[in-house]
Amino acid sequence: MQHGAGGKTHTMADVAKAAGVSKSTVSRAFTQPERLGAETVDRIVKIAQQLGYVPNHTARALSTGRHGNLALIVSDVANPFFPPLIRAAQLQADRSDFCVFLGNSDEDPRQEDKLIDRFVTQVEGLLLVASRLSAERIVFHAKRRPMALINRDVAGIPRVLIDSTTGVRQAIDHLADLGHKHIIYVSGPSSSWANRQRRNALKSAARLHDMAVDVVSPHVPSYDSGRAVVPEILASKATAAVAFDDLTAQGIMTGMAERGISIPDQFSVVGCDDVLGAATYPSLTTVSNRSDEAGRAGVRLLLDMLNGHMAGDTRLVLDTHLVIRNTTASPARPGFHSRQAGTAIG
Amino acid sequence: MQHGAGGKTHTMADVAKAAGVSKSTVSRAFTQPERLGAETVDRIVKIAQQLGYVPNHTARALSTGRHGNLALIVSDVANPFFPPLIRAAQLQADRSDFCVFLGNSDEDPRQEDKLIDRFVTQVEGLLLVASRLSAERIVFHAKRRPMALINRDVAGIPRVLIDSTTGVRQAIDHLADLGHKHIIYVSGPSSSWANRQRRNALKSAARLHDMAVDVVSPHVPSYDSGRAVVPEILASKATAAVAFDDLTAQGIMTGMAERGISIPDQFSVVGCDDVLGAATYPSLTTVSNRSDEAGRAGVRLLLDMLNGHMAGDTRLVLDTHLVIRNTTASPARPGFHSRQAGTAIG
DNA sequence: CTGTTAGCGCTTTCAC
DNA sequence: GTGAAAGCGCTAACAG
Repeated sequence: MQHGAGGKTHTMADVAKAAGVSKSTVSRAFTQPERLGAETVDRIVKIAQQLGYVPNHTARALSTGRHGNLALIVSDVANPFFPPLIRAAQLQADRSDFCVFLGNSDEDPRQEDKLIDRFVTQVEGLLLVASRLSAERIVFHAKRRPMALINRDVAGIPRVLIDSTTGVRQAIDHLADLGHKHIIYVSGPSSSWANRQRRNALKSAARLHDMAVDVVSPHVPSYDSGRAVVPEILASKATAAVAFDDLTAQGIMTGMAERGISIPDQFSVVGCDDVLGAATYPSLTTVSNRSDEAGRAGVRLLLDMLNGHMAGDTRLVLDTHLVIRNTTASPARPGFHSRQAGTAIG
Repeated sequence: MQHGAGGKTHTMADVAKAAGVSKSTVSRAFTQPERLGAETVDRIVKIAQQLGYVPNHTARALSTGRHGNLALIVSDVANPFFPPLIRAAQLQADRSDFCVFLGNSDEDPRQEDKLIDRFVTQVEGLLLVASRLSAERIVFHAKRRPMALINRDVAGIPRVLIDSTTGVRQAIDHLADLGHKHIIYVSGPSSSWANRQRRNALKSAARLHDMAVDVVSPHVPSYDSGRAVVPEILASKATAAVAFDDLTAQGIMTGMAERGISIPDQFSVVGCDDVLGAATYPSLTTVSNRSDEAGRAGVRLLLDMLNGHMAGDTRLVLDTHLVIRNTTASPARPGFHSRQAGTAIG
C-alpha cells in the first residue's frame, strides 16, 4: 500500500529507463493496457508505483486536449443554497475522475467573465450555476467550451432548472386559504433567473385569488438585506411576505422581532430553498430545494456532452413543493389578537 | 469592451502572424511588456483581443512549471464551517490570479490521498483543511508540493490553527459559574485536530472546577449524529453538553425537544464554531469561529512559500472566545421543575 | 528591442 | 507487441 518513497516527481522517461522500455510503452501501459503484453504492463505498473510516479496531468492535457477538469462557477459559495449543490457536483465529477475548479463570482458578472477566461483553457467544460451573465455572454462562452447551466434558461444550452413555480403557487394558495388578501414579494437579484421565475409565479397565482401584490427589492439576497427591508415591508399594508430565499426570510424574521412584531400571529413569512431546515424559530414555511439533485444532474449533462452524447437542447426541470412549517397563519384581525401554538412539522 | 468574436480558440502563432512578429514577441507582450517597444505591445495586445486570444494556461504551466493553480481540500463542503473559509480562500487566491481546485474528502483519508494525487501535477500548492490524513502522509505529500495546513498541527509545515482552547475554557468557566458539576463532551472525528484540542481543553478546564466529564463519540459531526446521540447523553448524569460543533449541538437540541426536555431549563448545550448565528431556538451558546480568517491566512501562507519567502515553520494561531446566547442556564434542581415560555428571538 | 531554437511530459501516428 | 519521432502551445535561454 506504499505510495512510493516521496520526494521529487518522476517523469515517464524515468519509468521507461527503469523498466528497460520506451516512453511510448509506459504511456500505453497506463492508457491502453490491452494492447500490451500482460506481463509488460504488470512490470511497468509495479516499477512506476515503486518510483512513486504519477502521470503529469498538465502534459497529458496539452497533448490530448482533454484536461479531465471542469469548472463550477457559483454566485456565492457562502450562501447555504450552494454547498450541497457543490458537494453533489463534486461527487458526480469524481466518479468520472474529473477535477473541479470552483469559482465564486460574488454576484458580479465581470468577475464571472474573468473567472471563465482563467478557467477556459484548462477545463473541458463549464458549469455555471445561477449565472449573472447576459444571455449573449453565456452563448459566447458556450462556443468556446462545452457548457451546462443550472438555474438559468438559455435556449440551446443544456440546463437544469429548479422550478419553484409549483412551490410558489402552493405557497400563495396556502396564504389565500389562511385569508391573506395582500402580500409582498421581497425580491432577489434582478439578474437571477430564479428570481424572475418566482416573482412571475407569485403574481399570476395571486391574481387568481384576487390578492394585492407589492414588491420590494433589496440589492443582494442575504440575512442583512432581509433585516434592512423590514421598514419597507411594514410601510405596505401586506399581511404576509414571500421572500426570494430563506436567508432573506430569516433576516425579515429578525427585523420583525426587533420591532416586537410576532410571527406568525401578526405577520406571515414564507421563504424559498429550504436551506435552514427547521432551525429557525418559528420554523420557516418555505419552498423545497433540490440543489443537490441539480448539481448532480448538471455535471451529468456536461459529461454527457463531452462524451459526444450531444444533449442538444436539453432542458431538465426539477419541480418543487411547499413545506409548511410555523411562520404562516391567518392574518391578524383588527381588534382580534390571534395566537397560535407551534404546530408540529407538516 | 468586446471580448472578441467568440468561437474557436486561437494560438499564439495566430496572433504572431497577424501582428507580423514572432511568437516570442507575443509571449513577451503578455509576460514582460516593459522589455518591448510600447507601441509593439499595444499593437499585439489589440490584435490578440480582436482575435479573442486567451493564453493557454496548460501550455504555459507545462513550460514554466508554474500553473497558477492551487488545491483546496476540505473534509465536507456542506458542513457550514467550510463555506466561509472557502470563500475567503478563493478571494485571497484571486488577488494573485490563482485558480483554485476544490476537493471534498468526505472525511475519508483515502479519498484525500486520491484527490491529492489527482491535483498534485497541476497545482503549485496544496492547502489542506482539517485533514484526516496521518502525519506521515501529510509530510509525504508536502515533499511533493508546497503545502499549508489549516487546523492540523504538523511540525515543519506552515499551518494556521483556530485555537478553540480559549473559547472552550471560557465555556467551561461559564458552565461552572452556572453551577454545573457534571458535563458531557460530544466528540467529533477522532482524526480531527480540532476535536482533540477541544476535548483536551475541556478536560483540563473541567478539572480546575472539579467537574465530572463524560465523553460520547458519534461517527461524524452532523445534525443527525447529534440527534441520535441524545439517549446516550441522557443515560449519563450530565446536566450540560459541549458539542464538537454547532451542527451536532443543533441535533442534540432537536433530540432533546423530541423527548420533551426543555433547553436550557432542564439541560444546557454549548456548540463550537458559531456557524448558525442566532438562528436556532433557543439561540445557541457557542465558541466563536474564525474560519474565514483562517482561509485567507492559509492561502497567504501558501503563496508566500511559492514566492520563496520560506515560511519555515510558521504556526499561526487564531484564538477564540465564548459567545453566550440562550442555551445555557443553571442546572435544574431535583424537585424543582422549571419551565420557560418561549421568549422572543434574541 | 526582437527572432531562433530548444525543450516542458505526454500522446500518437507511423514503422518495425 | 513495441519503438521512434513529431507535436500540443508556450517560455526561456541564447543570439543578433
